[in-house]
Amino acid sequence: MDAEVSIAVVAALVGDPARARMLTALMDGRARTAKELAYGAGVTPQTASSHLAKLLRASLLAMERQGRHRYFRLATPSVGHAVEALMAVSPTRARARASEAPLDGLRLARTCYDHLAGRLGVSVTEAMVRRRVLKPSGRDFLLTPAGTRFLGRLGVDVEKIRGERRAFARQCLDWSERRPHLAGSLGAAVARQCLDLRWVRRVGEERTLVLTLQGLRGLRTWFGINWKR
Amino acid sequence: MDAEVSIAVVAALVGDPARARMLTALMDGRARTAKELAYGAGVTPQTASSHLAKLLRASLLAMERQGRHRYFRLATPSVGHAVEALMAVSPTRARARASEAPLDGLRLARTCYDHLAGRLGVSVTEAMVRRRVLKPSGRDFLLTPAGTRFLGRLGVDVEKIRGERRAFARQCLDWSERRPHLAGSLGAAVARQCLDLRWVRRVGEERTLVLTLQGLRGLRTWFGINWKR
DNA sequence: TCCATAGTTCGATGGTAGTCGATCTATTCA
DNA sequence: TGAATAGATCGACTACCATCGAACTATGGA
Repeated sequence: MDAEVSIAVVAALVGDPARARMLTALMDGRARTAKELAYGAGVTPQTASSHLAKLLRASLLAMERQGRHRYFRLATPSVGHAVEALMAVSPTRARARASEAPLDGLRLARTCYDHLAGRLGVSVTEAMVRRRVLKPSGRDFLLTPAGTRFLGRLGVDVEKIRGERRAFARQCLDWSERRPHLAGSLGAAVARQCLDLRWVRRVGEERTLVLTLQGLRGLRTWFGINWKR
Repeated sequence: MDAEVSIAVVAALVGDPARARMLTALMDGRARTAKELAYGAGVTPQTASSHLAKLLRASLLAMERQGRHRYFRLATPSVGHAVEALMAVSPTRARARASEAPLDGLRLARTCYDHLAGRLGVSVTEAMVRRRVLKPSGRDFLLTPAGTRFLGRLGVDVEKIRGERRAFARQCLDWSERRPHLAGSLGAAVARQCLDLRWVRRVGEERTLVLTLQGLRGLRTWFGINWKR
């Protein structure tokens, strides 16, 4: 098969409405289960299963098993770029939505669900690993005793959020950074604290975050991060 | 129709092998006739006509009538970007070809058929218009008397190339720049002279050109162009 | 005026792929 | 161990669409 046709194969995959909806649903970098994607795309789980298998086989999506769930996410950043480039040549509404949330803003700092993602999320997570606050462990993070004290000084009540029913400190893979960031109830608490401390501020209705001046200082003194741009 | 589905419409258009071949054939920015595209794509003219009509209706292509010919080209740079982004997620060979001829190189300076295109072609053309060497006129350029003398000093024998059978000084629209550059026998002669004067050099087998040091000086003294990068 | 050529339109045909119901497997939880 | 849920597989149905032959329109040249 020659090069021209191989782009047609990929385009044809994106060219089905149900698959296009699944791909755009995954554009925020979060992983989702097959059922979520099925209902989001407006098709039955059987149909979705067939679509997801095709997207997997073409390496547009990546999949991770977790119990009886299967989590799907965009396989590489270039998949996201391709979807965006298609949005740019689509009529009116797709273009409008794409320009509302410019990629660079999204990529630098955004929330993913309720925790920090994008470059900021990854930076903070990696700083916590470097400073022995977190330790990667399987698909989770372990919070060290020193880490518990550290977060306590920052104003995060670790004992309280341990009591919550949801996963405590999950690794969440980032579409744009290809590196994991902190999710779960701990991730949400850290994000909440960053907002409360006025380190970051939400812009618009979107998931985009901007770093404040206090945030710049806070990241340096607490995490040793010298944020640029 | 919502945004997700509208990207599917575009992707489905690119998702047909014949149409994908037509689009990639147009990636160099040149306009081509329906027949050229038909045979290039390996389908009959009837089939190609149907494909081209669809691509036109979706504004992926633009068309210009010229006598009994119809010239098709990519409608906007973003169409080219979308095709490239799809190449980037396509298996092996498409990716290899895309990286062989990086977009930036192509965009800065390249030949289109036999004349200068890309940013260089547009810059030189616009400089000639600014200096009253050329005057836009319909789909052609007119060469002024002063322009004839100017090109003569540069070493282009205008009278001789006026004798050639092909169009003399055509405006050729550039995909990447969205602005016209000089084509036709005069455009070819100017490009030949730039190569003879060692202002530009071909790199590889591709249409990419690099500007030499002499070229940098030549552009400044002859055309008042301060080329950057 | 006539012929050659570029391109489109129409209609028939055939293949492909999305869809869902029914059924099956795997995992979790009580 | 059994019930519930996530998901995959299979098969049948349907609808769409790429393709090409034939016929048509339009432009250019002799």
